[in-house]
Amino acid sequence: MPELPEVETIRQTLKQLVINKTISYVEVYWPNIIKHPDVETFKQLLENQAITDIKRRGKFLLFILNDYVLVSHLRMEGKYYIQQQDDSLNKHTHVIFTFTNGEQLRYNDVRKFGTMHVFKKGEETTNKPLNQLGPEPFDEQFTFNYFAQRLKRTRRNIKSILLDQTVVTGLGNIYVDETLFKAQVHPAKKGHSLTNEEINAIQTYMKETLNDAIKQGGTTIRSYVDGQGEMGMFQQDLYVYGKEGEACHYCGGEIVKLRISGRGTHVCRTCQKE
DNA sequence: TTGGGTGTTGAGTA
DNA sequence: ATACTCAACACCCA
Repeated sequence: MPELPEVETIRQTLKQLVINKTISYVEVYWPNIIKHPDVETFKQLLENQAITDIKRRGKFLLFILNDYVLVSHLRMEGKYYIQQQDDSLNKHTHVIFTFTNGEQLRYNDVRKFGTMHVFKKGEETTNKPLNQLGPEPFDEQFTFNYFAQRLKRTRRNIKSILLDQTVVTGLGNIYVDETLFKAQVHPAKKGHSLTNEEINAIQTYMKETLNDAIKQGGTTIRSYVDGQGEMGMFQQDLYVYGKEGEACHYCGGEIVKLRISGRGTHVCRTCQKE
């Protein structure tokens, strides 16, 4: 489900609902979600910890606690809800954080792909999974020179490069297709074949697209909702993702769906020359 | 009814 | 390095 704009929206909305609340205990119904440390330690470390902030790194949510950081990845369909202790349980709720005031932060995940790690504060940045991530799209470190260097030394196609979180972190299938369409670059083009103009366009439209999507509260394709259960509105602004068979906004040609690097990929063949 | 596809990412293999 | 397949899992739809 969630790429950078959706995770950022969840961060902003959920933060209001959990800030300064203290966890009294944690229940885990699907242990595979807990990747570090072991489940019992995980539960124990979080007891009596207050949530002081929620941050984001790429597609990860970081719940900042007094002494620890909970690193949470939603993968395809992870969602957080605030509910009351006596609210009925959903069958896809796998982790419950009960606060001292009786409210609960519930983690729902139909496909159970999501992950959670807990680290001592400060150690999260030097361990997997966060230590593998490349720069944020809006980082100063994400310069033209850095990006061009990463692209020009590889024969991989630009679609898979943009999905590679070690190059730049936060893009998934939707925003890669949207970015490449606006930049008018075909997703099958090899990194080393891109011109400076194309690289600059990709970088510029990547940031513009992500920014616009954050302003709209993210994209709701299937089931995405923010921390307060509200849908995002960016799907109204999609140009190619899920638009196969429709007319291209620029040239009127037909949007087609291809398979590139194993992923469904949407392009206008006229605007994005291979 | 069934098989392929879905917004993610890691491991294993060649 | 990279490309490819599979795996985790549940649901939807043609």
